[in-house]
Amino acid sequence: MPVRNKCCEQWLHGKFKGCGYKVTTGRQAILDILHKANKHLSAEDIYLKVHNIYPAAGLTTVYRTLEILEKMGMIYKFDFGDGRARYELSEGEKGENHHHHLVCTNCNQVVDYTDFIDKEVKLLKETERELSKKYNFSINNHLIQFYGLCEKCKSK
Amino acid sequence: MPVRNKCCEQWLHGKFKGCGYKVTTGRQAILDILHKANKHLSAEDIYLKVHNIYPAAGLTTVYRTLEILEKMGMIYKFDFGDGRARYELSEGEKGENHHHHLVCTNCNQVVDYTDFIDKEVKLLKETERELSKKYNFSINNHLIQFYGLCEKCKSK
DNA sequence: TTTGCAAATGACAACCGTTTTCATTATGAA
DNA sequence: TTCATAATGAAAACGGTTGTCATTTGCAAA
Repeated sequence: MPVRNKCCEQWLHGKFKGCGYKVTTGRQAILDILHKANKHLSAEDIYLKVHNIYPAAGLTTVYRTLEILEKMGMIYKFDFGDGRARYELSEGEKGENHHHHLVCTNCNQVVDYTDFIDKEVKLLKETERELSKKYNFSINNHLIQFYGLCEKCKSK
Repeated sequence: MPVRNKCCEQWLHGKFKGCGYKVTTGRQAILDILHKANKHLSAEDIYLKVHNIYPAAGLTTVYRTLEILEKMGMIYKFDFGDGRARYELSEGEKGENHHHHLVCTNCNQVVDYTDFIDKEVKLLKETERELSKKYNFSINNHLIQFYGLCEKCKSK
């Protein structure tokens, strides 16, 4: 029964209730995994890990939970080109942990980088403002990825 | 028998031969479609259009051709989040036609924008240089997409 | 032009990540 | 504790994409 601490659980209940969802053992376990993970996990990655600490959980529930977490804005879903979606916790209130991706097109390794983010984000905000005016979009997210070959794959 | 002009065909033969591929009617038809298309086509979109001008072509061939065109760097493959890949011709030698995407997360409409590209690309080049040094990647592409709600979906 | 052979093709099946279905179980408000 | 309702697991269905294999085609060499 993987529950971290009361404070967090309270907060979770509030957040979930606000969106019309219930807090269940499975959902807590999945959030737990995502908090601990330092990589970009696929649904199956998560399923296998959840299964360790809470064997009753099924793959379907993992998919369903990821879907509502994304809808709630608590996680982001990425496509790195290997045919399965990857998930990671979204950054906190103040945008801490915000990063972009560097993807190896050969081995699919993904590097999170935060370097140069400030300059990038500044320009992005500006672009965002101009684009939303010109095209009448309300923009609420962006995706930046660089593609190339990592050190290993380069030397082959 | 969809062949545009001799010059182009010559050039194609050279390009394909250089990569060890043959120029076939189906491949020419698919390139034709991509040239004429002003939208981001899915494999099935292309299949249906090719089927009109060259009914012998099958969906498998479309996928195989798209695969080699991507490998040759002649087209880019995108994921806009609707469960199927989208394809478009890559920009020319001098980067003309380079653009980024504005994606509606509700109706999946995609707007290509070239506004502000210059400033963006300048910063990107710089970032690219620094990232490749720091992480030992050889970077050869980037993806920038903004997500939000288009005019129609916003007002609902 | 003809020939020969490797590459390309189409029909169809297989694949595999994801979603749906449905009967059962768990949550949380009363 | 009770109860309506949301959440769940197992299994089947789904759908975009890839693999298989017998046949056809492109094209270089004769």
